[in-house]
Amino acid sequence: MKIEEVFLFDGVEESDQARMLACFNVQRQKFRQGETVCDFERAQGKLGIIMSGSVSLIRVDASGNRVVLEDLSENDVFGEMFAFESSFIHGVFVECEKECEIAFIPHESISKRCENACKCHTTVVENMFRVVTKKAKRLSERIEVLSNKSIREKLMCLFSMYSQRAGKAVFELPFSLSYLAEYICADRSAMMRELRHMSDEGIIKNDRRRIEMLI
Amino acid sequence: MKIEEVFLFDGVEESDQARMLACFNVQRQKFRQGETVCDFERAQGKLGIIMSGSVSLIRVDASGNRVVLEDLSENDVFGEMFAFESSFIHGVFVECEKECEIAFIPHESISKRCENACKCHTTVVENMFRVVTKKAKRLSERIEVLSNKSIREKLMCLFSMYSQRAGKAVFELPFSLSYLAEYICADRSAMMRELRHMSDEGIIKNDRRRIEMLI
DNA sequence: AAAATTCTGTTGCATTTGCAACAGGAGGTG
DNA sequence: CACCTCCTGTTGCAAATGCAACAGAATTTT
Repeated sequence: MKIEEVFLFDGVEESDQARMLACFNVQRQKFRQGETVCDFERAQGKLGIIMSGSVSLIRVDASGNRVVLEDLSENDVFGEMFAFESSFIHGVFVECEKECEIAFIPHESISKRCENACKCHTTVVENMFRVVTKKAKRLSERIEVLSNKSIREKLMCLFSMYSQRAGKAVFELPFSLSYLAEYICADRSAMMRELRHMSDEGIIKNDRRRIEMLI
Repeated sequence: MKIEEVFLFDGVEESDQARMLACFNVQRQKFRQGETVCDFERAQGKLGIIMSGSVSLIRVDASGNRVVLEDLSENDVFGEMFAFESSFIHGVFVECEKECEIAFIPHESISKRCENACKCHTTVVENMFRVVTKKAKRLSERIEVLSNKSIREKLMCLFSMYSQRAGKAVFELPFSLSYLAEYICADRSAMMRELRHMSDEGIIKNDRRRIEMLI
């Protein structure tokens, strides 16, 4: 696989690749569905970039429930750099969702200035900046949804977002209702009940993943 | 005020400052407590960097409740770049918390490559990268807390984080209990009740902001 | 086609949570 | 001191939520 297929290395001349590999010490690895890509309790300051496929950042809470903290796909990043102090993380790990290839990079490679002062370093940092900005945006959105107290408010917040993006009142959820419940951190059956009530009250219409906002 | 006092311009030679100002089109403005720093419904693709003081990113929900989405202080950033599509944002704005000075920068200044190819652009992007990474980290932490369903679990998640950071079982919350309730997006009285129950059950000891974890 | 798995939908019940309202304490200010 | 404001703490009650358990539909796998 050529290195420039990775968004992170977008704009880096092919002739610089060898040096890049040395500079950044990139390691690539493939995973199959269900495999653990990275266990935060062990990961030694590495940063992972998803080159293909998708992964989930999972937390297993005290009661043994799995909670999806983040859903990551192509060009997304994960790593301690963007999470708790490594000493704290407990029960958080990255799991392969769809067969994927991950590029691991020691985070000093990016955070430190390059001793060789290679110009490609600049390009990579610019790309990383975009990637992290996108991540921050996604996280902000989710916090805005979660900051609502009731299930109904969470749903309305998320739905108006989707509706806005679709440019119309009707839209299709990009994932299952089960996953929706996970995303808003609510019990699935409680959410289903609330969806029904909202339908009964004429606030929305819904048939499975197809949602229509009526107000 | 000298431009290099802003972290964002850390490492930029003084001689380059004039060019920087032209390149980035930075505008500085001061605000007093309670003033609206930025209304997202109007802000035209600007990015704000907090040079001093602190601000809150507030959302006013349908019921008129104020919710703090983010608490930002020196060197933190805000802006549409890190939030919803500007067309969606409704009832979200930035309010001055402690007398502050904000640097506004059109976001193209950073996301686009500099036509003048000034080397300081590189430095600024590197700095921005660090700032955004810190932001992503903070957001991730909060999502991890909010991803718990019950108030008790949210508190335990947050408390073990603080305890871990303090390196001991006893620690002092960095903010008021009222604010704590806001942070975990729970009703204050419900949270107080839960704190009491946790004390009764011998899980924690607490006296106002002083918390001790007993398990 | 049959089997297995995941998704969608429902219900009863106990528990948790939010809401409204009140009250004392701490700290600041004139 | 008197006044004000914010913080902490409490309670009753209604409503929302989680939990457990079940069942049919849809989808995927064998």
